[in-house]
Amino acid sequence: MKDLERGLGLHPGSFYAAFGSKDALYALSLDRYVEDGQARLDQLVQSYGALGALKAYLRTVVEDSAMPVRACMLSKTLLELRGQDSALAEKAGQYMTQMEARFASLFAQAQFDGDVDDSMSADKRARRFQSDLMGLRVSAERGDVDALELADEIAADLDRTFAAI
Amino acid sequence: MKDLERGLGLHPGSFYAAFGSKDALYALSLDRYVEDGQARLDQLVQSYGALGALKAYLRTVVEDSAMPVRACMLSKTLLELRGQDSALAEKAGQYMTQMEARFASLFAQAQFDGDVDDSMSADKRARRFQSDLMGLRVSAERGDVDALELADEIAADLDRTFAAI
DNA sequence: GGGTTTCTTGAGCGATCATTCAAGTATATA
DNA sequence: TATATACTTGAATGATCGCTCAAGAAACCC
Repeated sequence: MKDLERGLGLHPGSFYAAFGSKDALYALSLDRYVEDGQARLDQLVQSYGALGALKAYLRTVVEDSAMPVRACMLSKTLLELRGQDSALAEKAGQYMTQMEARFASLFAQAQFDGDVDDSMSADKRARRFQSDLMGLRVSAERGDVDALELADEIAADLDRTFAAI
Repeated sequence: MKDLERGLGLHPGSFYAAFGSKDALYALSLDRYVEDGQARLDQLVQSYGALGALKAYLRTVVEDSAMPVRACMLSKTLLELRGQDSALAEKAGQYMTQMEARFASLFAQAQFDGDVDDSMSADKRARRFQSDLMGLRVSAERGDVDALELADEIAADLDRTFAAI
């Protein structure tokens, strides 16, 4: 709270007048976080198409220097608050499901584009992609791991899945 | 603390006499956590060999019902305490590096066994394996993901990497 | 300029945090 | 049994948590 008040230039009273509670601001941040991610992904789709965007997205997640923290805010929220029947944890979980659905539709498009084969459903690919993404983001928090290289390896696998069959 | 005291049957004074501090007990738990994981892995190596153990380990991580939490204690510690110059965060990071080294030696053995090719170094495979493992463990915390199936898919990729080249 | 409404301020609230320690109880030694 | 040693107890500590609200300042309207 001290940090937030200093960062926002808001004294306690103004903070609560503006946001209502600490959790309410956190919920807004969660919204913003997801919006930003979606927007970044949308832009990549414009530039590189479905599969290209998914591959590029892995890199942006790691190299975006504007983000002070590389780990996923959704998973951090989920891991922290899970099992205390927290509304924030539930919201984070819903957003993760939503992101996964977005990935799935991109994989479906990639299949349509002929960039990915039909040996695995788009839903399964999306689930795996998100899992890999979470792993990547955790790894990016470690000091002794080259996360960019890891991102490229995961991206390469998206192509290889096609070539292997 | 309340929960710990109740769980251990120790009043504050006894708790501090026994452990010194909350962080000290946490450090001990971190030690135990890693020991258990190593022991489980060692046993799997006895039964299934190097590559077989790595594949089976993915499953144990998800299905071990004795563990109340599926997410990795090391990564949770790292994500929570990183950037506050916490001794616990550093310890968690060191343990992750240690685990990765263990995985690397198993991949090297798998290469020797002919279960895995030389197209990628054992170190790189280990790094990727740990990243996937972290992702798996986060995914296992979600309610709407079949983590066992995900574990099997990751395990299948360990074989496929070989077949693809 | 007087009066009303809105915004800002920060001292302070109760709750809870990790932790301490003097007093009490049990155990071991002589 | 008397005495010394070790363990247990829980009330109390200061710090910090998220949060409130009465009082003051600014902005607005007529």
